[in-house]
Amino acid sequence: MLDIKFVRENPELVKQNLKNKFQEEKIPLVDEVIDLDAKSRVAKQEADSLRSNRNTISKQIGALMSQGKKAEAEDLKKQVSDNAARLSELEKQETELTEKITSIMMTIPNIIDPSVPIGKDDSENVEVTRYGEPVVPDFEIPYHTDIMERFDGIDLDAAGRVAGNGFYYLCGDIARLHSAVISYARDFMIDRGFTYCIPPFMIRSNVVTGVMSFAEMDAMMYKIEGEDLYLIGTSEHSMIGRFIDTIIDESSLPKTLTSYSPCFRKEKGAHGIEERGVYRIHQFEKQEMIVVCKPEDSGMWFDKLWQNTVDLFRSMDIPVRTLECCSGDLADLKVKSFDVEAWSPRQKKYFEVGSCSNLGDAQARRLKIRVNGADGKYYAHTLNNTVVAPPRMLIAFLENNLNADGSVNIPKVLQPYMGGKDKLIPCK
RNA sequence: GGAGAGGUAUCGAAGUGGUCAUAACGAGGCGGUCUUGAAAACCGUUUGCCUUCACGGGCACAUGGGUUCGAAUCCCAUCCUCUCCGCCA
Repeated sequence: MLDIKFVRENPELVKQNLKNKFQEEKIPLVDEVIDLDAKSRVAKQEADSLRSNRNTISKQIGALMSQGKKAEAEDLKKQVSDNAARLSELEKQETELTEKITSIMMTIPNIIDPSVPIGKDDSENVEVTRYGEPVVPDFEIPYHTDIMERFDGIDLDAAGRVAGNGFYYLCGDIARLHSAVISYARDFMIDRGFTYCIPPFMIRSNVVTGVMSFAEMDAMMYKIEGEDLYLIGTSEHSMIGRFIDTIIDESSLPKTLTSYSPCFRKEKGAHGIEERGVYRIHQFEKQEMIVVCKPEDSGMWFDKLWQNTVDLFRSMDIPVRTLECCSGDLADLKVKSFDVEAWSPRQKKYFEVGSCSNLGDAQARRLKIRVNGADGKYYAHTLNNTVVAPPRMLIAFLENNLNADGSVNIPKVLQPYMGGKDKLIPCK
């Protein structure tokens, strides 16, 4: 969400940003919201002066009453009543205008970083850098669920009966591997100076609307029936929400946190053939990292964050690449975003395993996360990035560490979390 | 889930319809006096948001409504905290 003052002063820039994001249909909203804002300020000024008048007279009434001058007091009461109708009309206008302005402002996207490539949709995202050699072995790599089944590691049939499509049972070594990856990722981030945190897995609606746009909310969030609670889609939601309505002392920045949570997503929309198995699911677990920092530092933190994910995957011998989201694929709140993609030797292409985003001050403005600095108060910048989301990462892990004999190598860094094993042997 | 108490600034806390709500009183923070330095003492200062070129004005006492000329104060609803009981990993 932008500052209305910024929109007022830079309408052409806001419109150009909409063009860059291929949201031309929202361009008229810019002039509309500026007009509503002007009307709102006029109404506010008149209402304020009426309120000022009322306050003054009410004080006089108080003084007269205490002196016992009832008749004079009654006269003054009439004066206030005369203005009451106009004031209540203005107050109604103020409320309506404010609501309209807010609802429009919530749909106007954040200004993207100048470095973001212009493109219509995800097909125009831009590869940035590859890390590691994308190897294609000389034996066939099975579909990930088939690999898991050789270890008796997955039961999708039962999950379907119990919870429906989009859920899974992970079992045995595969489940252990899942937990090992989470534990390793947690320690990996702690070693890099991040503070580990386990947040609430449900959040209130005001936090939901603070951390994401309405479009995302509708497509992602599960609501608890009869309560003002939503299951989190990622721990970013409750981790950023943690700072709602706070004024942070500048000296305590940056906040660098890593959090664990299960994540729940409706995943409205198309499910392709490559999204079977544990690729796109309603429930998964994720280790996340978030940063709250000064505006001038967010660019630097952005680069540090995605680098962490690259390093983590490389430490498990999985080739990855970074992919920059183009303007049209960038969510409305985001200033800049990189996906980290892992190599799939089966598909012979990279696929998304993490997403790193700089939100600028958009979440901070919605949630009122401010910083008390030497030169006054300002909104913080917020960033988030996936450390690792094991169900999906297991696809990359199994495909890249599979041997011709069906066994799976455990990289050195994971062995302490797997009971010292250096290899998993299939039972089928 | 039941019963009770409570929610006022950085913290503690007073105020129970107007005339001490920017908010008493105490503590903390900041600046100063004193001191070789520190402590103590003393003096001053210390909420946020909106609006205005400015002067100024408005709003906020958990949140949202209501009553009133006027609400921290009275009424209704909701949220949260604490204590006790119940239930529970």
